[in-house]
Amino acid sequence: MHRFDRLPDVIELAILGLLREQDLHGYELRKRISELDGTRTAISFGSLYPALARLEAMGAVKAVEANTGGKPIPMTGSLSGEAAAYLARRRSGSPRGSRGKKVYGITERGEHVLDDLLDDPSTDDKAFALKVAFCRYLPTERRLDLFERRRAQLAGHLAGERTQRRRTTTERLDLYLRALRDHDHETTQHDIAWLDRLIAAERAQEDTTP
Amino acid sequence: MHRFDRLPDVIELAILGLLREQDLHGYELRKRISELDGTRTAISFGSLYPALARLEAMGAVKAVEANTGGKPIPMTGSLSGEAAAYLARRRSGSPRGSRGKKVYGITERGEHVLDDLLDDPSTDDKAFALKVAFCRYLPTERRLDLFERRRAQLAGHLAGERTQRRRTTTERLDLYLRALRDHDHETTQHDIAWLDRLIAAERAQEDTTP
DNA sequence: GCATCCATGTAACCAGTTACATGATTTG
DNA sequence: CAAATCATGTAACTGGTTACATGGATGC
Repeated sequence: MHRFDRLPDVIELAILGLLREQDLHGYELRKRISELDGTRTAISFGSLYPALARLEAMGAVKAVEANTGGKPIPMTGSLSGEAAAYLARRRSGSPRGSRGKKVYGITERGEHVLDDLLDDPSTDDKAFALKVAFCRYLPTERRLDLFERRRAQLAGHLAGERTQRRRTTTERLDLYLRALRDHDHETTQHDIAWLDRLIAAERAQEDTTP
Repeated sequence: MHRFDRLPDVIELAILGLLREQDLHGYELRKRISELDGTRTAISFGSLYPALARLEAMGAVKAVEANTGGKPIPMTGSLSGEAAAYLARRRSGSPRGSRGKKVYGITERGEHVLDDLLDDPSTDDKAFALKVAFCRYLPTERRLDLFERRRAQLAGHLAGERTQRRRTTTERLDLYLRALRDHDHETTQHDIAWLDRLIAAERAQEDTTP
């Protein structure tokens, strides 16, 4: 049950990954980030909006006129677009979508940032699931790198466990502690097997389209 | 690969759980907490020592003369106990073990705190693995509660996923996103199966010793 | 017109990390 | 005696949360 137990710049990665597909406003972003993560507790606005502000400050995202991206931004309301958008713009000098929504789009710079985040192995433990979620934006070869380096990390965990097991095997440990370790071990193996399937699929695809 | 992705009072739980078995000093506690957690990054002293101070302030742990607990505290050095301990005490007014080590023991109050932490469902997501590691200190019936409530939580996750899957199935999603979801699903099922085995074992034990 | 959900933001707080400072003990 | 490791702590910073403040739009 790894999931992404968000910590540093994990939010940024999630935001950029989602914006890479389409323009979105903050509120919607929050919902999608929660969805990505299965059914866990949603991230808070108190971290989302500052993260967006940070990304905007570094030029990775920018506020856009509604609907410049590919897909239309999902509308909850009904008041038809142009008129409402005009009114909203009049009220607040900055480019916002209908009814005060501030719609963000990813910039070229942002795409590079996303690229770098995807590549950085130091965040794999926290954010690997997220990286898989967005790895479609990588070329096959870099995607393969991602999968393989994660596989190596997990294999390393297993190796670590084995040496630890050897050390503690004498003072044979508590029933529940052992159940826990065994289960962790199995889970890691399960993760590795999954990665192996992903890697194999990637290789097969590499062969058909060289 | 759940593990305990420590957040609130997770450190406290780990400390109390370890001290429940035997008296330990901070440095050793850190090592053991890291071991508990498999091979992940160790917690930092910057969070460990303040946590110990917090626990001491609330009377859950207290500094003890070396070796009042059950097992002896593992000694790294060789200078034999009494003489060194005497010197150390002379140097620093407070009760410390040999060579300036400050050895902590759990208090009766601390055992109650541990009990409460183990019982609190709100920390299950972050700390379930830790709770299993220390559930031997619970009576069978409360241990069963713990396992069953966790099982229910995971079953809830699965249910949530299913409804979400139904919603998103139309706009059939990206290959990798689907692989991710499938794998999460499998992992959760694996976790549930594991809990079922633990629960069954507990029930069997309940029957033999009623 | 009132409750509810959409939508954005800020401020106070909290628990963690890194980096720093310090010193004793062991081992080669 | 020098290097490595054991051992404890503090201070500055980081990145998150909760709670608060605000207001438009929708549904009944």
